[in-house]
Amino acid sequence: MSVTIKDIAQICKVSEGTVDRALNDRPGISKKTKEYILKVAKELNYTPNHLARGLAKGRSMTLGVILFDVRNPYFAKLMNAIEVKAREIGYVVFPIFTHHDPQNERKALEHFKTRQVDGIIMFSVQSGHEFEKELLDLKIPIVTIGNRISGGWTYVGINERESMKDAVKHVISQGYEEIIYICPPLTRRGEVNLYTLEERLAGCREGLSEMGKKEPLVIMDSDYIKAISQIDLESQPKKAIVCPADIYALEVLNHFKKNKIRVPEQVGLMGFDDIDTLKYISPRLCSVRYPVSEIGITAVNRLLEEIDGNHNKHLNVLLLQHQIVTGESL
Amino acid sequence: MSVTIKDIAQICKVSEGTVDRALNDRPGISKKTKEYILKVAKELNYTPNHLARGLAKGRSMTLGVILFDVRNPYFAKLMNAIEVKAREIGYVVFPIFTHHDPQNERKALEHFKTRQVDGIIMFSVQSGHEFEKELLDLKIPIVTIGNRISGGWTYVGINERESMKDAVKHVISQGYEEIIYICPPLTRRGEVNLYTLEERLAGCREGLSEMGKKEPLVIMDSDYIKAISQIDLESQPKKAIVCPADIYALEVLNHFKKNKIRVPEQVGLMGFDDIDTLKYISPRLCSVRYPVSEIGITAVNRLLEEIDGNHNKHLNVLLLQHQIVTGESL
DNA sequence: CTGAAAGCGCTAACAC
DNA sequence: GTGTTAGCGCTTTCAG
Repeated sequence: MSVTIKDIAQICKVSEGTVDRALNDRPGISKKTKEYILKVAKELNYTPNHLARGLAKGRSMTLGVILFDVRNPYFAKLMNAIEVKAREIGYVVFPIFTHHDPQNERKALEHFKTRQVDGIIMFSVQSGHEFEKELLDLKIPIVTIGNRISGGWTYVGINERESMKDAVKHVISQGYEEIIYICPPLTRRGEVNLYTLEERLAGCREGLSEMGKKEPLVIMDSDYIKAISQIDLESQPKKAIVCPADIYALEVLNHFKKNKIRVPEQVGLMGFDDIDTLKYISPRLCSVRYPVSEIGITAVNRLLEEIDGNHNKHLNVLLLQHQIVTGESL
Repeated sequence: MSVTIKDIAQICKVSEGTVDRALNDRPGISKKTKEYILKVAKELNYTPNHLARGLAKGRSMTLGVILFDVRNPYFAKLMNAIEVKAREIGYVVFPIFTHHDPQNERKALEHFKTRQVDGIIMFSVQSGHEFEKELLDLKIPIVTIGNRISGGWTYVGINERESMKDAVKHVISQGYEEIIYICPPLTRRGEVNLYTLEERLAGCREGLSEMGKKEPLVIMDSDYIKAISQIDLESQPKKAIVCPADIYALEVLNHFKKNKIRVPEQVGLMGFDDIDTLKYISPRLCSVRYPVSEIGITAVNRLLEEIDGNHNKHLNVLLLQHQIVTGESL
């Protein structure tokens, strides 16, 4: 077995309490005995047992993280920022990837409960009253990112609606008159949490309305490529395709390339997220950039404040700035 | 506080031991009391405390995972596979991203030790005797992936040397006579674990030698783009650039696009890893594909066998198949 | 089949 | 300053 506090206590002929005081430099111990204990501890290659400590203190120094899928570069960036920041302040993270499955999310929360995590950062799949009750029952501080749940939980992100509104206005300012909006997940309305996507769609509508343009054509088919190919994109007035995520825009772009449809000459294209991959792709996609890593870091910082109970309860929506990235696709 | 076994015991008027028997369906309990206890437990919304259980059983049901950086799509895929597989069998993972920093790796191992992880999957930054001694001192089963350490630890991956040899032979078979090999991390020789990259380079050399071609020109500058731009790529004989990672090849491709150097007409290009991103990029990069997710899954499975002590000690190198992906860049 | 009690390694409150 | 002791919640062994 590993060497424990008790072992050290025996060797140093002091009590476990004294060893504890030395190891965690708590007051009430003479410099001499402290140094001696530390020396012996080092010699024995002592390492504390975090399970025992967590049990005794009621704090596991662990954060749960719920995300959709790290293979999505956006989530990878978030995951990286969260892990690095958390570790910087002595925490370690348990990530669980739900892959958009509510069942996975439920199990993840249960895992976190039994594992005694001190807090949770969650990009949630679910929403609704029942879900909120579940979350409350956990009695664990939760910070939400991306998909908002309700005013009951802190939300860190961007102003989704405004950012898409700005994006659409930018598209219009480039001379486009009609917008085709692609968002397949919307077919799961009522089934999963679509806060982010609904907000973006609303922003698109608002932007168009404010610019005096007609409603967007919204495509929610999972096979949106097929849906697009049935539209006469070159008919007047000038059309642009707007996607609330770069990954859809890239699929569309691939389709266009394959069919020799030139962007932006024949049709405009706008993405969202400004994922790092874009730098390798031409034409450079217009997109919306926002500080993903900062969202992760902010979420961790806020979660810690909530764990320690010293947070501002009235300020629980933390929004960061977005920015339109002009490219060659409009 | 949360409801505990003790609470249930009091309410059911039985001992804690009996409750434990019911909850973990251990033998030696009557059907009746068991059902009663389970009913009460459900009513009270009891959730076990994993810290306490881990402490008592000496098993945390947790795996440590050490990777370079999830923002690299290759690691993201690996991370995803590991997390999903681990959870499937009741484990949860602690990932730590080293960003190629030995210091981070050292701290990660310490974290894992104090956190009592049952096993570790590691893509290591370090190597050497001293490091091996450190690993042995941990007394925790470790499975290595990517960068091999030594015969002392299980290695899951591909035959790095053969795969690059095959890649190079493919390049030559396409009519190229000279190879420019790009591998910036090699400048850190002696400082970090470069097993994978050294093997690939050796494979490149072997392949060329077997095909009767001359040695490759190896570029290790961190600013390899500048180095390339100083080479006359179009001089005879026909040249191809080979990269042991797609991410370098993409940077090179970007440079070529910017400078109107056509691939493959003016120069050939070959990558490695076949990252998902490639599907969006033209020309389609030739690359080497291997089952990344399977590597993760295999590593988890093997690690579990090692934890349970029922593994084949004589078979500790697990190699999966690679495959050349032909594209438009040669 | 059930209960009692010791122990996992560490913390914290209270004596001395 | 230092020692003692009672937990934290769960498992496990030994009686009965």
